[in-house]
Order: sequence, then C-alpha cells, then structure tokens
Amino acid sequence: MSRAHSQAPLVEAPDLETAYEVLRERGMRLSTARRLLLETLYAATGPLTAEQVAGGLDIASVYRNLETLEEAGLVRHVHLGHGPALYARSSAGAREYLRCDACGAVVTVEPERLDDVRALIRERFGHEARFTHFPIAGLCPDCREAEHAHP
Amino acid sequence: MSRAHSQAPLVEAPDLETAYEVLRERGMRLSTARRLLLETLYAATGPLTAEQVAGGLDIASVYRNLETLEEAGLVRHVHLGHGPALYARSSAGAREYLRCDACGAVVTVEPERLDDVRALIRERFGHEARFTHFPIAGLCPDCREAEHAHP
DNA sequence: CTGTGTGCAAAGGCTTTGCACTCAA
DNA sequence: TTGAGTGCAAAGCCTTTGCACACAG
Repeated sequence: MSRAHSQAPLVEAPDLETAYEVLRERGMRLSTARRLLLETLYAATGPLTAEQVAGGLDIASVYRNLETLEEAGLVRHVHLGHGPALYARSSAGAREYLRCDACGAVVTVEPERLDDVRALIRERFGHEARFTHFPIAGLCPDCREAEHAHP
Repeated sequence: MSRAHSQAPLVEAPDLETAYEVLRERGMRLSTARRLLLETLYAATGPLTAEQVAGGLDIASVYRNLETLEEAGLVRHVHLGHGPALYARSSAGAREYLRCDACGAVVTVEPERLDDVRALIRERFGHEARFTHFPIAGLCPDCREAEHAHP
C-alpha cells in the first residue's frame, strides 16, 4: 500500500528505549535491522533517504521497515521535490518544510509558525493544510531576488 | 535536465494558432507530434498524464516535447501526490492546487485566492510560495471530518 | 517451534538517454 | 539539403513484490 494514506497518529518517543517500548507494546519484533534503523534515525540531525538510513541493510527491508515504523507512528517521511523520499523520527521537534524550487534549499519550521497560514487556508477552503509530507514549494529569498534581477 | 528548475516565464497563448506562433517565433519546428500534443492539451478540461496526452505518439518524444513546450512557456506540469506528473496548457485560467492526502481529491484555485496566504508566508519566511508545481497538501473537509470521527 | 522479519532477485512505475532515421524549414 | 525532431530500445532511479531462509518470541 502506502498510496494516498492519511498520516498515522504521531507517537512521542523521545529516546531509543521508548521507541523500542512502543514496538514491544504493538507486539512487533525488535529485530537487529529495526534497531539499526531506529538508531540511525535517532542519531540523524536531518531527514535521510532510505539508502542513507540503510547502512548495509538490504534496501527492500529498509523500505518495508520504514513503512512499518511509520505505521507505528515513530517515523515520518517527506517528499522534497523530485528525488527519493526523506525519512526522520517523528518526535524530532520541527516538522514542516518550505522548499525552493530553484535551488532546492529546504527550511524546517515548527508547526506553530504555520498555524495562521493553516487557519487562513482552512477558512477559505475547508482544507486542513499540512506541510509535513509535502513542503510549501516556491522561491527562497535569494532565488526570488535573483529572478527579479534577470527576469 | 528538468531537475530543480525555476518555472519558465508563462506565455499567454489563448488558442492553438497563437501557440504555434510562439513556437515559430522561437525558431522551433512545428512537427506533427508537437501539433498533436498541443491540440490535446488545448482540448483537455484538466491536467493529463504524459501517457494520456500521448495518443499513440512515442512516450519518449512526448516527454521531450512536454519539456520543450514547458520551456517555451506554453505548458506547465504539476505533481499531485505520488503517481505521474500532470501536464496542462499554461494559459488555462486557474493554476494552483490543493490536494487531500487521504482521498486524493484535488481542488484547483485561481492564484488570487491564495495571495494573502502567499503574503503571510512571505512576510514570515521571505519565501515566495507557489502552489502550481506542488500543491498545498493536507486534508479535504470530508476527510478532516472523518479523521475527527475515528481518530 | 512458529511465523514475523530477512536477504536476494526480479519486477514495476515513471522518466530519461542513445542512436539511426525522417521530415520541416 | 541539413539538423531538429522522431521512434525504438535500453537504461535509470526509486520503490515494491515474491520467495525461501533465519531468528525473535
């Protein structure tokens, strides 16, 4: 599956032990691969591709597990432009993204900083906007200026 | 190429003849394939996949031409969720999109209706948001309600 | 011991590239 | 006539699936 899914409810697991506990509670096995993925994601400073997070594990298992961990609410993925999806632990602070179409620069922001944007969109369209899975696309300050210079 | 490109300046070509004229002015050939693609896109009521727009033409040529026509400012493509990109003539009225992550529903809106959203984002982040190439993702009214019911 | 999770291999969906031929200008 | 544009075939990138084996519980 993984097509057109609403996001699984996020789980607060501030550290690895808690994350393992979440898996146990769900009756999921704590395989070595699973531990490794979680370790990598918990150590990472930003979102990683499946390949980056793999670290020698088979890529098919990596995708399967990332999906599973996402269903468990421990992991989230985001599509930044073209290229592969990026994965991160879900309890990692800032979780919404802006991305420059021109240079690819990505800004991560806390959800609260987009609450009034969300409110405006919701008032007008009834749509509950979320920039966690797909970012706000557009032009970053630099590229906007550059485009203004050479139009 | 086609990676991380800023959008080509949009060209107003309200009808096929004008579109052909644009190509001529650019010194581009009016091949049968090119005519066919433009005819299909100008006849379409909504954005189409490369395959839908192909109509018997070789898919490689279709992609090549869609890119070329996009550079000429006559065509634009949008990525609605996963799945293939969708192409449309650029001078087709409404041009920004909202999309439901849960059910896949797409709403097309005129750029003006997002101007204040854009202003808010721009004030706060300096980012010039554009929902023409990647939509505003989130939950449509129905799915938001459904999620509220079974959380 | 059981069946969940694993690696390996292969396929699948979308898109791009290489190459020789064709046709618009 | 000539090189921009074409179809065909193949590859490329990211991701999923099928299957037999392995290991957590």
